[in-house]
Amino acid sequence: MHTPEEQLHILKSGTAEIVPEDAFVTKLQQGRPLVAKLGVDPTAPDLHLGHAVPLRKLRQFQDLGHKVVLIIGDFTALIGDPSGRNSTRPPLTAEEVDANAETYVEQAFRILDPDKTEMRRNSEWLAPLGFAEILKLTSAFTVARILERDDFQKRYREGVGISLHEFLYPVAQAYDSVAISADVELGGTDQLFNLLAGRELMGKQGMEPQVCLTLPLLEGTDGVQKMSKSYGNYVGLTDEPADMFGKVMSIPDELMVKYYRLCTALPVDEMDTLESGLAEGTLHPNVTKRRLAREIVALYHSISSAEEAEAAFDRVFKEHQAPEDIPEMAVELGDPVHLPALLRELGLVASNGEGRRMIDQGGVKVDGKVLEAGIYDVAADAVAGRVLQVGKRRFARPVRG
RNA sequence: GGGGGUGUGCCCGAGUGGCUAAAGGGGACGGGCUGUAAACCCGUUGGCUACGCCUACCCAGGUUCGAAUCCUGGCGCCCCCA
Repeated sequence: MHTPEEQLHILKSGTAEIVPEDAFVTKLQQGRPLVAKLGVDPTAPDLHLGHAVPLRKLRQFQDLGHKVVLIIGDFTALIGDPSGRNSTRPPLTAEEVDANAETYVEQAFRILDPDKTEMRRNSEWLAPLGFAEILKLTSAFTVARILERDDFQKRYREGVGISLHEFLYPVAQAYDSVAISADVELGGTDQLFNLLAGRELMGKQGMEPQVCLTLPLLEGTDGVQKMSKSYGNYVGLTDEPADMFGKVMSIPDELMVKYYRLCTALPVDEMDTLESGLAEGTLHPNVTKRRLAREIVALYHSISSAEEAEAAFDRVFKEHQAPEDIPEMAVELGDPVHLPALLRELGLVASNGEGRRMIDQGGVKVDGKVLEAGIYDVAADAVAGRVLQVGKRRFARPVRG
């Protein structure tokens, strides 16, 4: 059993903020299992490392004997979190929500302990609310207070429309906390407002208010924007090992420490050592990033597949050789073969035009030999059964079919 | 209810009758270099078996030798006043 102090040390690591921290300590000192809440959006079925950040933290709560309540925001999805983006998000059907929720849970349980996780849908308590009850809830908040929220403030200032119902998003989320008597709610730093709304509402209803625990937002592989599917900068939890390894290797060096802290399960003091080693130059960035990539792949696949992924990576990017297992694809080969069309058919380029450009830019190789610019038609024998490569990462082997 | 504004390529954003497949930036992709799909530098970025042809600037018509640019009617988004 960990003392409250030890628990705080573990749970605090990697967090952006705990509001208020002394209340959190008090709760831990009560010695009872706390209810840790995380609300999830059932609109994006594919989880990535960014989603995994709060899930990892929840796992720590579970390992310390606390209880996790995962709330599927099937009802709040009707509003859509008013981030300003995706404002025209179409409402999901019940079936879509179901399907998304299912895949979400399946992926989340790669991290969470299913036995210590309670799943709830907020339609359970939000759908039956009547207008009178909603009025009562909304009266707990003032417009000025709601407008403090960054998104709203920004949109209001810039003249981007805000629909009235969007004001209800934080209210609904706050009510979730009331419904399950949350002790702690987790979320990204961008969620602080919503988390605080829950805290306030609980207080106004005479409950012991929840503590808000925020986690830093994880930048995606581009190193700039927050990881998200729509930016195409994400590392999916279900990505293939080789892909996952490569994507992690493509993050900027400066982001390594953050990834270590938020995406791996290494002990905290070990991460401290890594950080100082990098800062002092005693650790080579490339070696350190390789380890990071291995740790992450091993977490979602296995140690052996992480090692295989690294070997495959070296083969392609360090030794500039073709990977060992290139899929053979049966295609019809005329004679001569029009290369741009073939590359497109193999899925190596998006259009014939792009195929031409790639050839002209020296980006296409057959069995490792760069093709000459301006020549688009070759004998069928020159490509049949051979390795076609576009750029560094795209390979295919066409065979007569 | 009244007045005004705006809608451009993956995204942002110039362009107000021809020289515009459409400036600039971002992203993406290719090449070089390297320690990696880091960083940095250079280049490419509508389609088409292609010195040409086709399709494109919200949609549908119209004016004109010629329109992303002008007119008419729709649709969407935004602001102000009430």
